[in-house]
Amino acid sequence: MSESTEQPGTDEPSLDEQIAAYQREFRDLDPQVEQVVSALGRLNRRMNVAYGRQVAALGISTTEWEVLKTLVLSGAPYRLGPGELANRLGLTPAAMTHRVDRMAGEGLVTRDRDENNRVRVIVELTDEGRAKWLEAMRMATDFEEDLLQDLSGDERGLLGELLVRLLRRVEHAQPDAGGRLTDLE
Amino acid sequence: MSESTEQPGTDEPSLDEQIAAYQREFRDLDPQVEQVVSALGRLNRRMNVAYGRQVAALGISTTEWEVLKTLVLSGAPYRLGPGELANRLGLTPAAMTHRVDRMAGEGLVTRDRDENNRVRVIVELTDEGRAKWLEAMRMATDFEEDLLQDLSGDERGLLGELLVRLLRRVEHAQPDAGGRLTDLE
DNA sequence: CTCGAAGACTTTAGCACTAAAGTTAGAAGG
DNA sequence: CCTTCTAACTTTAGTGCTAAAGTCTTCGAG
Repeated sequence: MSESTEQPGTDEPSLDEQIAAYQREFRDLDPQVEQVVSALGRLNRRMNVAYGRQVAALGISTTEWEVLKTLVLSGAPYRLGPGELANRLGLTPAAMTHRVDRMAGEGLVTRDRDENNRVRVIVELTDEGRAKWLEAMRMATDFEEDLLQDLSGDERGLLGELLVRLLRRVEHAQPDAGGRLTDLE
Repeated sequence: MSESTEQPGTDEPSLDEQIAAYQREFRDLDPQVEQVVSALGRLNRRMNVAYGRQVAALGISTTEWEVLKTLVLSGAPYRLGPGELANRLGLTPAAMTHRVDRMAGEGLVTRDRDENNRVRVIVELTDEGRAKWLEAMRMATDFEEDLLQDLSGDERGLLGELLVRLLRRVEHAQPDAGGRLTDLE
């Protein structure tokens, strides 16, 4: 039925089944902790698949969408070097060279040498790139709104707050030799 | 200082800065929704980096760890075909061929033809593979316990419940032509 | 002024993945 | 039986990534 966008493998057991199986195989598992962690991971995977499908409808890939987002977030005049882009996206500069090549070919960005310092390269968002970003942003926010539809305003706030607390713990703490998190503040 | 495990690029703006920047560029953004979504994504990325570092200390990669987990979750006698493994992990069978090759070479699994149906291949966890899984599982649960350390039991339960509700929405709903989520129940 | 060193990007080699074509065993029909 | 179909895995071609080596500009010291 023209379902060419068929997603491979979501043939995994339900979350409850998975947690039950873990408990059988690993006695000292805290099911509450496992529920949080597994739900986080799964939710994220599903969301990324959904984003991918949506931006594909606009003719761009998720990787291209990430570059557009990063340029827009940098604010006007929407210019960054490949190295800076790579850092913000958690990639190596080498990967950026090829992404920018392709995106420049598609007219989403321009790629020029900095006239003041000819070692540097400047990647700049084009009007077309900005328009694509806006379309993708509209789709994404609609999707996110749908996703949170069942939660009340209070619940959304609470969820956001709890997640931010976890994020702080993982960002402001540094894993020591054994990989444990230690308090810094 | 032997920090060869240096993680590339976490040079991104703080969550609050990022949300503020989005609001400047996109008027009708709900900051509450954006906080939940962005925190989710970031948290997940950081956690995956942490898992990767930890299992690397055991001499296995995250991809190998995922295979071990899937086999253990399938329950005794810890056997699955490459195709089934691929489905559960969301990969193509082709990718599984190579992973299983490598893991068999490392003694984590065995790979044999099914005698009853010689088209099928059976990947089975070895004792060594199971021991690796157990070590990795101990590290992972310690890490997860640390991560949730600042949350009370009630907060953990609440967070889990909220995440499960989101997950249900994304799993039980089917995106329609426009990618919107629609109710099924 | 010239040389050496540093910085910012690009290129190369190698790996893991996908899509699509290829292989082989088992099942079904004549 | 023999052919054809189907299922399950493997192989091939091509993409996108990393790590490491290479190139080119700029800066600083003698």
